[in-house]
Amino acid sequence: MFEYASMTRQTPVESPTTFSPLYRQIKGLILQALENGEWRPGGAIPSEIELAGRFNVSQGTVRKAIDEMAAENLLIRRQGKGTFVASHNDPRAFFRFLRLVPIAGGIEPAHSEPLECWRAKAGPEAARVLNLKLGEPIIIVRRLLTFSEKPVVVDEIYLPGEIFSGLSLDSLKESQTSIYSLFETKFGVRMIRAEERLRAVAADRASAELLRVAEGSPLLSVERISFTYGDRPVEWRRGLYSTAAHCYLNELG
Amino acid sequence: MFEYASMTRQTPVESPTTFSPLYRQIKGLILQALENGEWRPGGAIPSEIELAGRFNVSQGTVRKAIDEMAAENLLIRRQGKGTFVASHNDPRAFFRFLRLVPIAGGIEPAHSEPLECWRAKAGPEAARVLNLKLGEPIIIVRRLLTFSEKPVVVDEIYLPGEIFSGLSLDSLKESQTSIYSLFETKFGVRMIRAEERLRAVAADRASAELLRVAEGSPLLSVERISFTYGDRPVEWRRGLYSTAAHCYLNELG
DNA sequence: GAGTGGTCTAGACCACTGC
DNA sequence: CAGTGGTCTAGACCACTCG
Repeated sequence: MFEYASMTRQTPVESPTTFSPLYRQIKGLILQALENGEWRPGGAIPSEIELAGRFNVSQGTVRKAIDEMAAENLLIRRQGKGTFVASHNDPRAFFRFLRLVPIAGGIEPAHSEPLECWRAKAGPEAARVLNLKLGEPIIIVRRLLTFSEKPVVVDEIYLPGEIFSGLSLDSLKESQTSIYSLFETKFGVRMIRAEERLRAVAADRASAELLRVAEGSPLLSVERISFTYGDRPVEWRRGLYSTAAHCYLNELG
Repeated sequence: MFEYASMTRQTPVESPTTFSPLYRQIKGLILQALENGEWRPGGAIPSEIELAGRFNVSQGTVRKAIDEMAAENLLIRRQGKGTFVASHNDPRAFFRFLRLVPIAGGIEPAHSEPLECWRAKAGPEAARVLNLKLGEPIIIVRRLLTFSEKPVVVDEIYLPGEIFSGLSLDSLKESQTSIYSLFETKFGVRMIRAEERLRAVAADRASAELLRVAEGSPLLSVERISFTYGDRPVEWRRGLYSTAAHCYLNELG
């Protein structure tokens, strides 16, 4: 930018420490371009030198901004090729949110089977979590996940009806890719991060049947809230995991 | 270093891509100094300029090495003060490994009560996990964790007897700090990272009594393997979490 | 070979801490 | 005030990809 000081110097009395370095401001501008869909997921963004010219800063400053965004899985750097908008269509992103692994043995063929998809109105809990008004339209999807043909997870996914209005059971069944790929490609919604809350619960009758376990047997309940750009919640999901042959793996850094 | 090329250029035929940048080599040297206990946990390491002189590189290269180690929670930077060896005595590290949060309400007073501590010989599973030989001495600790006086977690912790030979129930009871602080201070073992495997199980009789839940009710089983420098496993732990009023919170980046 | 990201350096200056 | 980490710049060169 033209004047470093003018962007960083603060009124000395009111705000004691609101200092924001230049590279973070650049990061904000890139983020904004990303949110505005200026570059499509999976596509390349301009080179560091181009961006440096566009923002009137040095390449090093752009680099630091991109570094942070790459660390947050918003961008992907590929040496010699360029920097790309992260996408759930990228095979490397497929398992970013699914922490389930077999207790013994290696990789298993996973399959997701959509069971139901229906419209409803947001109740108090869904409205709170998804930041909607009470009674606003939502869409609910019910799925069964299998590994090696064995049922392991039953899912219910709550989505804001406004954003995902065209979603149907057929479109889910036709989709060959992951559900987040579908959301990204068909609805322009990219999940950035999520929080999961885990508890142990007893299997209800319907879930027990689907998962082929005894009613009342312990299941892992996983509630997930997913966020898109700007920390907007756009998905609320509850899964019941049968942990007889699988477990939820978490790395603590 | 004196010659960049000499450290990075590889034999052109045998190893096609074993390129290691200078800052990573510096990182290795700093890591080695850490492992050797050259600087004590919580203490300051030399300034960037000093390290740059010591390793004959520019400050920027040292900075990049430290940046990575700070991102891995090995070092902590404090502007104006210096860079410090991360320590479990630091209050900010207390909740780094415990992901349990109350479902409703805010912070609660946590308390850890050691119940038992005894010696044993490593069985096949403990030996495998802790990388010991069969029959080598191990120490087992049993604890009860309470929040607001309510029991929430029962723990069993398996430790290599060699390393933790002086550990006793009394020393655990006397310790006012977290157990990882104790390990670090009394035994010189710093936990760097851990992996946890979660499953849902039915409460056995003993655990049910301690947690004051019905026998057979669902509990969250959390198995943790903790690693110290060099990815050496030094702790194996199994906890049973009562998730009636608490849940395991996980952020998916 | 041209273009991209990746590394390394040197130097200037800013923000924060503590004496 | 001196010393620390934090930011920004400019320039050189390396590693990788692709046409």
